Amino acid sequence: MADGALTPEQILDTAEDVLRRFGLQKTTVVDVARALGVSHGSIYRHFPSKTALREAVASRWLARVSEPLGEIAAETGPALPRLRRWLERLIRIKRGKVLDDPELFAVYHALADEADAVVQEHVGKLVDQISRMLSDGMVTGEVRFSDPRAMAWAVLRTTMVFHHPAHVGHWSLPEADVDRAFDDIFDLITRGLTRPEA
Amino acid sequence: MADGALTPEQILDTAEDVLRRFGLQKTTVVDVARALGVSHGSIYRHFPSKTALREAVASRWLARVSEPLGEIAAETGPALPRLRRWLERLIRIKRGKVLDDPELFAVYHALADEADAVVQEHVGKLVDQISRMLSDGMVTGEVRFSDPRAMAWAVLRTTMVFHHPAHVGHWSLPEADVDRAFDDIFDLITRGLTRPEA
DNA sequence: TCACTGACAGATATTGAAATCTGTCATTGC
DNA sequence: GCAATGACAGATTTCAATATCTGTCAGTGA
Repeated sequence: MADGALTPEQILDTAEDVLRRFGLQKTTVVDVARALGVSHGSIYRHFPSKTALREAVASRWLARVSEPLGEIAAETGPALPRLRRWLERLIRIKRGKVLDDPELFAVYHALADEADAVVQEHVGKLVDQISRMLSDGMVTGEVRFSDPRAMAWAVLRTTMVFHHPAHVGHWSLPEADVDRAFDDIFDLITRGLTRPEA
Repeated sequence: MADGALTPEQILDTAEDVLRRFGLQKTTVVDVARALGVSHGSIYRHFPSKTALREAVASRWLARVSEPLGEIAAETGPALPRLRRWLERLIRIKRGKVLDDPELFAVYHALADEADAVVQEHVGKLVDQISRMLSDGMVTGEVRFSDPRAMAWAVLRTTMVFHHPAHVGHWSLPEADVDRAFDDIFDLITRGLTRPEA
């Protein structure tokens, strides 16, 4: 191969390239090795199986979603506007990926479908982030309820249609329609979050 | 064939049987005709294409969901408890179908996936029903907002995870967990619906 | 020493010829 | 007259032979 030692990062970069060009169905370990100019045996030195390699690709892709969101969650200041920006960012990232390259998005979606544990972990991080913002809001009295983690799940689930890949068909409606639907739902849950529990 | 003239209803009944036994992939128009004891040409006398036949099967299946719900929506009395019973019934119907016969459910889910227009119409009916309950609630002052139809969409979307087939994996969690998640979300949106708009 | 190679066995995917299916329509027979 | 038939053309699916892939490991050379 070209330069020094083969690294997992190099393999992941190349695997993404090959997936982009060939699609999920057609991409083989041999293809990735060929693109790297090494034998396919070398790849098994860094990843125990093709499945593990795919999971690593999925995991890195999901990290690119959760990391910028983590920055918003960690900000200070009013919790609800922060939550709104967080959700809008999440939706914008997903929507951007889909509109930019629908086929590549389909590849990552299929990849995520196979790698349940990886997705669970990702969703766990998102719930943590929402939970943090809601807890901040409880401290300042912006929001009122007993269990921030349960409410974090509720926020993620009520907005599912805007960020879960199963509803990707919904995201290519005219942007104004999607924005209005999101406004309605965000207002609804905001009113719910700020009203005292029964 | 056995009795008098061949009717669309007979064809649909038989098509369901054959789908149940062979699955969506393996079911052909010839199979359905064979099960009815007629030539496949006869089926084309009642349905213009295999796609149209599939859509009719899907449509009838969805009607079995929306009809019992329509009865609840048409009741009188407090709107929010009615909405809650309506949603619980929707969830129970879907959950029941999945747990009862997961493979058959998968067949119908795949059918619905192909028949977009049929699903759109079905969802339209559900939104109408929710909208009716919310409008009733506006009259009595139970709920407060400007646009019942927009709120009906919001109610359906926020509860998506409990009734959209894409999230079927979520429904086979322990019933208590699903119920708690639903309670959280229903309480959240109820508080939102009953609080005056900003 | 140790990252890398390449040949191998068993599993999976591809391919193209043959079988079956979809949709049409002239014909049948009640 | 009219619901039903069955043969047909073109499209799609199946099947079995062939090729490729996954994962392993003893061997190579830096």
